[in-house]
Amino acid sequence: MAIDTRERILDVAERLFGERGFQATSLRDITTEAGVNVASVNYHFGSKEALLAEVLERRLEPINERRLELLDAAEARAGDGPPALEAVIRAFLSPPFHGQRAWGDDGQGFFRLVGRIHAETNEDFRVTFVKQFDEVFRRFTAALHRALPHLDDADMSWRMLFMVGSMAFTMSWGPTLVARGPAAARDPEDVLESLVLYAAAGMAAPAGTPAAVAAAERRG
Amino acid sequence: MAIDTRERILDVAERLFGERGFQATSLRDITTEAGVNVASVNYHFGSKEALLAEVLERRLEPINERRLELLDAAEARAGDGPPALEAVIRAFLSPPFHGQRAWGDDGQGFFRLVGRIHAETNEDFRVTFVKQFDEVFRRFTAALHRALPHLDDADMSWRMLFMVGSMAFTMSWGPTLVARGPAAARDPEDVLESLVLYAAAGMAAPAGTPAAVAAAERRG
DNA sequence: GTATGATTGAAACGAGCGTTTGATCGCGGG
DNA sequence: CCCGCGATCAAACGCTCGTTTCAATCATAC
Repeated sequence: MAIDTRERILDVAERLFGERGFQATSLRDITTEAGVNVASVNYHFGSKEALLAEVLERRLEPINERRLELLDAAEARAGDGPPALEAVIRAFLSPPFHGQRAWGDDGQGFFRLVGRIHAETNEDFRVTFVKQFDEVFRRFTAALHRALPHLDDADMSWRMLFMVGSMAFTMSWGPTLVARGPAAARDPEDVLESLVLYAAAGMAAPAGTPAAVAAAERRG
Repeated sequence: MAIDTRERILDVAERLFGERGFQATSLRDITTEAGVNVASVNYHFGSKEALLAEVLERRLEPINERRLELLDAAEARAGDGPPALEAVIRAFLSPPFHGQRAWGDDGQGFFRLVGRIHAETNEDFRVTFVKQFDEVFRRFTAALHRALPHLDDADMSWRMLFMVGSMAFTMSWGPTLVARGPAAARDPEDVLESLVLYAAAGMAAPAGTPAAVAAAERRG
């Protein structure tokens, strides 16, 4: 056995980290299920944290590349004008949903892991993790600013956070929702479409004014 | 010292669970910082998990009560007609933002914890956690169905997931975003207003048709 | 066929975990 | 005054964790 130990470890780690979380998954869980020795993780990856980093990077890198490709295409189609809002949002949201059956019996490991990892707060790890998105965030922020000139920097930052939140949450809870509520069962492609429509409408909403805040419902 | 050991433990646990996560926080971290004995956690709460449950319940109960109050008010204002979409959404989103300075130097512990707990997947704990929201979900689902009759059950389930995702993510990452990017610094009240506008627009977006999915951009 | 360097294996390490124990403390009621 | 009991304490329990060690094994090139 042990055709490719590294790959076997990565596959099992991806699934178990996704199912149980990083902290709750022990190296022994992983190596037992992969049929390899405990020591091989430290031999091949150096540490548990480094294993997680590689699990993430293996999937995230092609996803972020694809995001930038799709954004390039959307901007090219727009010529000198601002890119189409929905196209920009679709460029950002669709890559994680593609290239895998997002929630079949397989392939949901990474999906859930990404959703979950967004909520990890080991501050050091957050920094490492966010670095992977530096260029993606810069490019998409700029594109969205051009598509939505009525939003200032603060509005844009928060709305992007809202959008990423919807996406991450869908990744993390989608499989659970699908498994439990037959009413919600849907092809991942349909869910992506729903999410794009939702995010595009939210992004395009009029900017809230400080005055609107004062008028807002207050406790009591 | 030790005026009220239970309360001291709850306060410190709330903050540390929020800052570091449940698994990454040891009981010794909590009891040391609270100036109490390690054994007192098991004496007063029974277990670490039970402590977490009580930390959550202490804050969640009044929040969910308030949500229902505000929903009642919104429905009363609407008489026999469908309630106002924005009022329903505000009824759901505003209670977690109120009653505390959501991200000052204090009070952000629970805020971050709730955001983070949404991503915990100990399946047993998820079940316990979701139970707290049973009535809230039922009531808001019904109200939103009346406000948005063009959405079917599946659409509604997913869009509510998107909305909760934005909220949870904002709770989890908001403090980080505010701390790092001065451009994004905002009063929590402003952020709530942004989130309400975003979610209302997203919720009100036209329903996606299966045909639209087929037309959607495909990989390649 | 043997030397060599990469990989695997069984076992142990030290540390930290949640939890339990049993003695001790403090204090209000008899 | 002391009894009884809830609360606190230091200490230890058993266990699991990530990591390390070092010998055994393998594949390959000479």
